[in-house]
Amino acid sequence: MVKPGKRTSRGRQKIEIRRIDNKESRQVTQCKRKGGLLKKASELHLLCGAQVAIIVFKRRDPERKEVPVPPRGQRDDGGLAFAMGTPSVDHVLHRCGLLHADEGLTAIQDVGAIAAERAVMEARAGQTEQTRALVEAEKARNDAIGQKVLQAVEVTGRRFWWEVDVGVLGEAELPVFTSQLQRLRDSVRLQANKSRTSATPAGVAAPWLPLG
Amino acid sequence: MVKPGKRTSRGRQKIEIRRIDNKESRQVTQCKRKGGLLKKASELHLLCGAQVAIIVFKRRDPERKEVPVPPRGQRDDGGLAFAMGTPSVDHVLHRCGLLHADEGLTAIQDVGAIAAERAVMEARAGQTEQTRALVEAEKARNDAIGQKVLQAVEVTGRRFWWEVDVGVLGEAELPVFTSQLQRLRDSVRLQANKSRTSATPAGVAAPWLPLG
DNA sequence: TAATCTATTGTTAGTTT
DNA sequence: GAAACTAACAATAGATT
Repeated sequence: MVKPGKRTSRGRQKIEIRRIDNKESRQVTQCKRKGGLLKKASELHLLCGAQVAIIVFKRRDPERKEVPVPPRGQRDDGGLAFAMGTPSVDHVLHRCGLLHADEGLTAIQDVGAIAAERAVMEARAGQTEQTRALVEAEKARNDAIGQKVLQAVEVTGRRFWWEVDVGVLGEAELPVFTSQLQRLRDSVRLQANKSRTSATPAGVAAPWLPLG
Repeated sequence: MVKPGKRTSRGRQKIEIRRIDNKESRQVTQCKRKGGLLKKASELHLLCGAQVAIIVFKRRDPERKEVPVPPRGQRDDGGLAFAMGTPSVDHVLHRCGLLHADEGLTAIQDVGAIAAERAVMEARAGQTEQTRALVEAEKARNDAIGQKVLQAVEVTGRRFWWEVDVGVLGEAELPVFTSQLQRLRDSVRLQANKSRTSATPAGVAAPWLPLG
């Protein structure tokens, strides 16, 4: 309950750009601004066609000991790292020369890209009766994709961006390109829970396009 | 000359988030928004302590053939790629497991970090008479660092982020962490050309701190 | 704890210099 | 063609639910 005439909010306040002391506020701000950063990157990609990759590592608590870099081939604990890319992180890294064809990622990358393209097409076509069937078809295909990825990781014994993306999916405000593979599995259920007026929110790059 | 009473500018207009057709506008927007994106990343780092890495690849003209991934160990043509990181791109990548100690980058990384720290300290201390001498000392040291980097690249035959950063230095609106090594070489001349009221612009993360 | 609200700051599209 | 300008849009700090 708010008194009449009393402002319900002071609105946005000017802040100094330096470490936020309060832990909770810092976490909230990090969450908000991380989302904003990804949105901006998404817009840069859509407006100008630039390929963008972003990685965010939350800093661990100063009280705790610094956790060493996880060994190769081992999955991250999740939630501490976040990565996104347009059209995929791999794509950008590949162009930079950090990933090479002989590392065995090309095939996976291609399959993932196709899956994402299809998902985008479906969303653009609107939420029709057909969509549900298409999503189901994708689901089956993505299971196969997942198998291939796991195989590749096992073969190379190396942790790829692709895997990192999937690992942090649950914490991401904007879904990551590669995480669509997981999202697709749940999209049918999600559609039942929540109805949207627009199938394609304006200003979100295709790789992150929500499917629900 | 503007007529009295006539608005000198329509101000910001609402736009749809989709590819900008006009090539010039697209380029301008890319430049502006890339700067904005880096600033946001910088703020996220400073406010929340998160480690952030961003890579932006401009898309080549559709008319041209797609240029293949440059061979290993070869420098990019420059200006097409842009990378930044807090406290360094390497640092973030290392935590993600993409760079390993056995790849021989650790030593270089450390030296670069020390150089950047010193540069920041100098800037924070203000533009004193001492600064000039310090910058000169850094210059000599950075030449040595450059040698080490070149050696490492030659040994591994691989192109590192560090090298990419330096390669795109000339086009970056906000200086990249590693590019400070090059900037330091020119800082003495720059200081003579331009005087600044504040040595440390508020809201810019240390890794990009202008030295002039 | 997380989602919503809103006044205000911060970013930027289009214009001008 | 870059840099400065400015009005309008977009993001968000703090409060509230």
